[in-house]
Amino acid sequence: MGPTIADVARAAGVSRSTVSYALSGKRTISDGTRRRVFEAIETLGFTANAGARALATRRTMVLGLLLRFETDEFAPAMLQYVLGITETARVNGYDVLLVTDHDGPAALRRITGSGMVDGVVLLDVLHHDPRVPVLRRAHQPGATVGLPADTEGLDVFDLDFGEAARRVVDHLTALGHREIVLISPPEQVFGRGGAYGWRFRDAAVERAALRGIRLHAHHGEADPPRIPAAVNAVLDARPGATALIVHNDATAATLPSVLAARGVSVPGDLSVVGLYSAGFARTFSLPYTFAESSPGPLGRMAVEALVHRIDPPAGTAGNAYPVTRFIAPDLIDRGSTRPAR
Amino acid sequence: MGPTIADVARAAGVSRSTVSYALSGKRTISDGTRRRVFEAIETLGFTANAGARALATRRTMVLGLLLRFETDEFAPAMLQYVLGITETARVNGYDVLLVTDHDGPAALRRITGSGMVDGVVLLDVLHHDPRVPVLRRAHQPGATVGLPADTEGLDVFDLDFGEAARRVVDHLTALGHREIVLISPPEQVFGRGGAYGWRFRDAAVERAALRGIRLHAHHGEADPPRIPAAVNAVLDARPGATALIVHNDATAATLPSVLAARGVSVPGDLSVVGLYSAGFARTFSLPYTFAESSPGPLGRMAVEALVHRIDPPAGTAGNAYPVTRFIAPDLIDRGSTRPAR
DNA sequence: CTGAAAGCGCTTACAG
DNA sequence: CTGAAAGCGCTTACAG
Repeated sequence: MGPTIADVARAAGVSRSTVSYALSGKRTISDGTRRRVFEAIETLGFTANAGARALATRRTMVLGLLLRFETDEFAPAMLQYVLGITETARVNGYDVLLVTDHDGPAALRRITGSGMVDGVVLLDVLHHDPRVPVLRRAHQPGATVGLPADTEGLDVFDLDFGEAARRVVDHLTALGHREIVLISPPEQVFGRGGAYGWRFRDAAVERAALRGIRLHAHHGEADPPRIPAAVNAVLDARPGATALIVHNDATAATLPSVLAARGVSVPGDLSVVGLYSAGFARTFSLPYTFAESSPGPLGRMAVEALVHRIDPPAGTAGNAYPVTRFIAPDLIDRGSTRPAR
Repeated sequence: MGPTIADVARAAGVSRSTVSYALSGKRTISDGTRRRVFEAIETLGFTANAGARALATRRTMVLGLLLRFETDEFAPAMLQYVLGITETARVNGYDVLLVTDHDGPAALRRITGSGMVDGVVLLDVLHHDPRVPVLRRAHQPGATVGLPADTEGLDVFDLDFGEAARRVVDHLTALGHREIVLISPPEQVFGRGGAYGWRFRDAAVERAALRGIRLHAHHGEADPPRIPAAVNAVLDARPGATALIVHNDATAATLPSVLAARGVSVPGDLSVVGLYSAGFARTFSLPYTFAESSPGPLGRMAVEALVHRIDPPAGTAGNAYPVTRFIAPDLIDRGSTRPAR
């Protein structure tokens, strides 16, 4: 299609290898030669063919990004991760192949087996995620955002959901709240193996027990139209609760209007704490105090780990042990909690 | 890394070309040979190397998808397009390279010049979009979602924003409304060349004039925290208005809570019509009658046009003229409008 | 400082 | 029905 390295070499009056080395800088070139090469590149509009380069170098400079769009998950929350990942990839010279196939394991086999990518980021990882064993057997390194049961061979990054729960419960306990409602992710998410759901819930329950307070955990609804009724049912069932923790994106998104319709003022009648990202809060104009879920930093860390595995920096052991790293969530105070009456 | 076609050939006791033809089905293979080949493929876990195949066939089976994430645009609305595009791409055998670079023209030059992609979809196209001339000069076909000033050489798909405006205005006029407020995209979007903004607004203004009714067009705010005050200011300034048209994703997203806080009931005090997608309405629990912006179909059409350009179906002229196609929006009645008092 | 040539792993005319 | 070989466009030891 376009000009090849041979065209450039001819135009510059040098060999193809000289053009290649001028491009890569892997050996010294005289100033005059370099100038002629780059002039030829410029006038011809040459860009090296990616397939040929990949074949020769065994590097595609592409990262795979695997997403799942379950209908009971809340898509806008995923966007924050995607942006952090594509941006970090570019900064490191990588493009991103976006894969949203319903059959994740097959898609993963396809892009790794064919060598389309130099590494893979798995998003929204389940406790027993069928993509994980496939990724482990692949010839490319893999990083996940989300904690699988077996982290063998993967670099794993996730929010410390247990710590998030403890901080949120402690924050409310310190304010004197003795009865708290928690709205967790939908039951289907737990059933499927969305471990972040029970990691947060179980830690919250345990902490509440330790503090001697009552914590009622309920699943939220997945389908937006059903959320208002579900929230109302939960609050009706727990009339003594003075605080609400929302670990459920879809519920958080619609909570302001549900509470307004119910005539509940925050924090006057109810203290509210969420768990989501600042970007999410901005998108949905959520006015609540929240534990920051840090999608940007998590995506960034996953990509950087991948990049280091693909190309270990000089002086680093290329075969360093896999890493599992948790981010401790910040609690961002927006004033939606106050001392219990 | 993994096994090559030579390994398969050796294991099956045939030549490499036979393996290749067994894979592509481009010539007849005896049953026995075919079986041995596929057994070898299976036991070795062979997948053809994408770079080598691309080099030989000049086809990568990858489509580029170019997004812009301006801070004054509302990211969740973009997701609907992305999903329609990746899904349609997969159905047609293509993967998607997601490109979110701030420097769109450079990114486009990079992925087309290097032959990483067989075609490109441009999203969120501006009136004078700097990516368009780059795409026109590329060796790969391009399709856009969104209408540029110059469509030369591109397949273009967009909502018929003029028709959308006319339908919405006529709907309200028929109900007896004589004074209407329109909230358009932010001023920055107009300034940058977001033609969908003025295409809708100008058609609405024209139609209102034709019908002899008053229509006040205002720009919405881009920054979510500023939206409530902006909406209140507009409604304060137009006390006689009985209907509101919202062509602004960020404003639509937060409108229910703003109107609730203002004590305005819909449609009792105010008739409201939006312009967005059903998926967007679901995500934000928007209860309003709306003109469907059809991101799924538009993304699908763009990909299908691209696929046909890349591989013209047998019996089709491969050099068919470029297409510019508008989708007429459906008006989905959610009961948020009623006869003017 | 530079060039000639092998090799990366496929596909596809060409031959039989 | 099948094989030997050229070619796709790069990179990189090997030589000088």
